[in-house]
Amino acid sequence: MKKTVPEAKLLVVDDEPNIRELLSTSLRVAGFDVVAAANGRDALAAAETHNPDLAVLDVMLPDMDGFTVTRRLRAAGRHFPVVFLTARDDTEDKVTGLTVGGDDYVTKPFSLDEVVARIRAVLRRTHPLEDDDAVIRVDDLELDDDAHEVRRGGETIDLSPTEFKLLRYLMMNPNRVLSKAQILDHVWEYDFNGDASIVESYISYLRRKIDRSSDAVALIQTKRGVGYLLRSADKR
Amino acid sequence: MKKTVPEAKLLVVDDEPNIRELLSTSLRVAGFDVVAAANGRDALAAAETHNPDLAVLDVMLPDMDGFTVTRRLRAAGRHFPVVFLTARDDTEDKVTGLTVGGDDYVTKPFSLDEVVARIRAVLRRTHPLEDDDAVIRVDDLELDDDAHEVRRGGETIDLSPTEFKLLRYLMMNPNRVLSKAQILDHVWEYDFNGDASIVESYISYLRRKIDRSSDAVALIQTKRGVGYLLRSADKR
DNA sequence: GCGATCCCTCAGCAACGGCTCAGCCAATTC
DNA sequence: GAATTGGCTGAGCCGTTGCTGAGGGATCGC
Repeated sequence: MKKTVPEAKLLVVDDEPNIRELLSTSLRVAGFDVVAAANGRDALAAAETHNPDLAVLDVMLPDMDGFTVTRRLRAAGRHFPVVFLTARDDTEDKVTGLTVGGDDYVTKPFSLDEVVARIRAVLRRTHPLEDDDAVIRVDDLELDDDAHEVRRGGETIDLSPTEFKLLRYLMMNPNRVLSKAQILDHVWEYDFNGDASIVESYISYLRRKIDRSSDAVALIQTKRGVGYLLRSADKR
Repeated sequence: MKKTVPEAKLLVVDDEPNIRELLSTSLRVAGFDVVAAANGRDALAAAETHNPDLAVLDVMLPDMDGFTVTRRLRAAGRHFPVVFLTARDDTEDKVTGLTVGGDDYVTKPFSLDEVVARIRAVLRRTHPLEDDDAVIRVDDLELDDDAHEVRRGGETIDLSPTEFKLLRYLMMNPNRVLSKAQILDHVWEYDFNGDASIVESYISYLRRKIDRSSDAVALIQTKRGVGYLLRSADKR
């Protein structure tokens, strides 16, 4: 898995232990330095102590809501960006205005890969110094996370949101077999409870769009009984 | 047998004494430092005392399930990865979340060689410092565990899952005779109860694919009445 | 509010892989 | 050199896996 350079420090705030752990662990593996808090008070304290580069903040916390936390942070002179976690059915107006600063939001239940991508995007915008590019390349395949666009050999390819996420996950892990369970865990929302065969369907869609259009080599390979693999000619 | 460098400490947790012993012994032979526990409570205590690098954890334990154990561990600030053991048919592909973070899972009944390989893979991912490569080499034969791919003299060779596991076992033990019983014990699932002649079949398949395609030296040799041996020219 | 898109499920089909068996060949023993 | 044992391999059966097209239901955008 591609690591973030340089290591950024994140503050994760959510009162549900499961979500908090899920996020913390995934973000650590993604290369971030993670500090976690379970409520607004602890979050404010942790922000003082650790001075993170970004916070992932649930809007619904037991003691105060995420907006209040943000306001208090800003008042204390902390201007790092925030990625809010909101329930899907939150009213529109509650969510609007969230993205004004460098901020962004992700709705629960989210896909792990998606959260990581969003955090990277926000960091990229606020710390443009890094040579961390928004474009992932594997052979003649390009995926531009900012423009949400995919090209193969210069030719733009139209993907649905899920197809895009799946391809991004594959491209982040070239030349490595990914099992259907693994793909499900990273690409689909964490509460999805259909079965893994949906991955087959989406692999099929992707192939049709990126491996069939050009008469180039097939990039997506099936490892029967094991998983799928995105082939890259140049060895890393 | 190739040793793990440096020696990693593992915590093995399973309530069935047979499985626990089987795993502990094999992992010790594979070069790991092993501590075992029979239930969640003991596992938590052992984690405190021994601070392992990884845990092998049955999801079905008498006192609490594997997820609870994991959550409690993480809450206590222990962030080592976990390889879960799950039953094959308890709605297998409905169970998700086992592969997030650096974690992975193996279904029961498993093959010993497979478990060891998975553990190594997880450790490799979480401790990338080690120069422990995912590629095993014997002469001009290469086996890439991450890509699940085999090459001889640069030429990619397609193997079925069982063929792959068999070859990996042979390649992990070059220049050493392995009896059919030994191979059966390591490569096949522990509840397999056909007879050892199946090994002959698979050796035959492997020869056809790796020793016949090129006109190079035959790597797989038969020691009549004893077993098989994968021969390597360069002694290391 | 309507159409288009997208997500997901399902079922049919084809290909593959796991395993067994039988017949043959090779090595070994007497 | 005959008999015996051990190993090799082709054939075949059968369950499993993966691919794909079709369709239903939900959602999004206009």
